[in-house]
Formats: sequence, C-alpha cells, structure tokens
Amino acid sequence: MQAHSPLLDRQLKAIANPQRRQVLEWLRDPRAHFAPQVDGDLVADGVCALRIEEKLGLAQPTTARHLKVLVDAGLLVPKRIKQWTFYRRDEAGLAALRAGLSEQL
Amino acid sequence: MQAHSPLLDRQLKAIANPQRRQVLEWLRDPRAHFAPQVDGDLVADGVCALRIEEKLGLAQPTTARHLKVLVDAGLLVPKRIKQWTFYRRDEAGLAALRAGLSEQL
DNA sequence: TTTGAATATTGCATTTTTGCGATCTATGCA
DNA sequence: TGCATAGATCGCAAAAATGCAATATTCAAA
Repeated sequence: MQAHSPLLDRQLKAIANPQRRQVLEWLRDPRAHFAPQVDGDLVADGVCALRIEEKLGLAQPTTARHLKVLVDAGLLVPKRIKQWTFYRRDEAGLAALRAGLSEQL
Repeated sequence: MQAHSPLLDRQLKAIANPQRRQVLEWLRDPRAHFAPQVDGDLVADGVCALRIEEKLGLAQPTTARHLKVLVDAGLLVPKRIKQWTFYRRDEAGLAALRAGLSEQL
C-alpha cells in the first residue's frame, strides 16, 4: 500500500482550484499573457503579483493567498526584486506532482 | 487561453481528497487488496461498497458519498448486482484526467 | 408479503476553503 | 525623514467539503 504523501496532498489541493490552475497555465508562457515588465524579466524572474492580480480579477489579499498556496505546494517560485514579488513556475515541483500522480493514480 | 473545463474541475476536486485517492489506488489491483467475492468478480465487476467502507474505516453514508463523487467525476464505474454495488476504475475517465492535466498544467 | 441486508439519501454539525476590507511591513524615492 | 507603492497578514463572513446518525429505498429470500 501507498504511504500518504503530505506534499502530493498539498499539490493536489493546490491545483483543485480553477483560478490557481489558471495562474499556472498563464505562467507556462508569460510573454503570451502579460505585457513586458521594467524591473524583472517575464520568463527568467517571473510575473509581478500585481499583474496576476488584475488578470485574475480578485482582490489583492485573495490573490496573495492563492499565490502562497501554490508556493507552499512547491508549484511556484517567488522572487523578490525591489518592492515587487515575481512568480514563475517551479518545474521541478510540477514534475514531482506528475510523478506522484502516475504512481498513485 | 484555456477554456474552463467543468469535467477536469470535478476530477481534480475528486482526487484532491486522500481517501478517495486511496480507493482509486486499491482498485488498481483489487485482488491484492480485497478478499474474493461470491457475487461479482473483483476485477471484471469491481469491489463491493461494503468492503471499501470497512477498509476505509468511515461510516457508510460517508463512504457512499465519496464513491458518488468519484462516479460523478467519471473516475469509477458502478455496477449493481442483486443488492450490492460494485465499483471499478473508469480507465477512460482516468486517461481523460491525465490528458487534461498535461494540457492545462 | 414480510423480513433482512446493502446501499442511497436527508439533515445536521464541524472543518476547510475562499472571498473581502483593514492593517502592517518592506522598499524606493523625494 | 517622510511618503507612496507593493505585498503580506489579520479578522471576519459566506460557501463548500466532510463526517455522522437517522431514514428511505432496493432487492432477495423466507
């Protein structure tokens, strides 16, 4: 039998929400979904939280929590530059999720 | 951008719960996890709800609802024989889930 | 047709998730 | 230093998920 994995559990809960999946999908190709930024490369550094917030159409604290859930699940990498936080996908975490799924499902 | 898929959403919510994942995993190899049954083949027909219930250690209505969530998500196939309901994996639905994931994630 | 067994459904309490406004913290710039 | 901006956190309300006991339904056998 399979041991219960807290990480996989957090990851699956994280992607069980449509808006969080939406963010992950946008960040697959940031240039296709977000305008260029001044203080951080869209791909190398990630997308500014404010841009994600306005695209999601949710309040700032709500968006911040969604992003935190994704970071805590190891699916997003945050990067602080000046007073901004940029987010990009954590491809290693996403690979772990896929691996965990194919093992458990 | 990706259209929101209600099916994928239901499937991901379904597997976001550890006990429902446990059921899916047990049913990958029913003979390894359940004793033989009189009225229905473990593999061809599926596993009796009562057996799943006692193995999960949850009350009967709770287990019934978990199973319903999985059926509604297209991840389990129910089969009524006499007064029993047997459940087996819906491999087509699981394949759709994998496909939806690799497309959206 | 009554009885018993297995499952499904209902109703309710508890917990978790999700949303928001208000506030606190960190950073940059005048 | 003072002030503005971006983001994180707190506190709360509404909604959804999860558990159970009680009850209804379905089916088989007496």
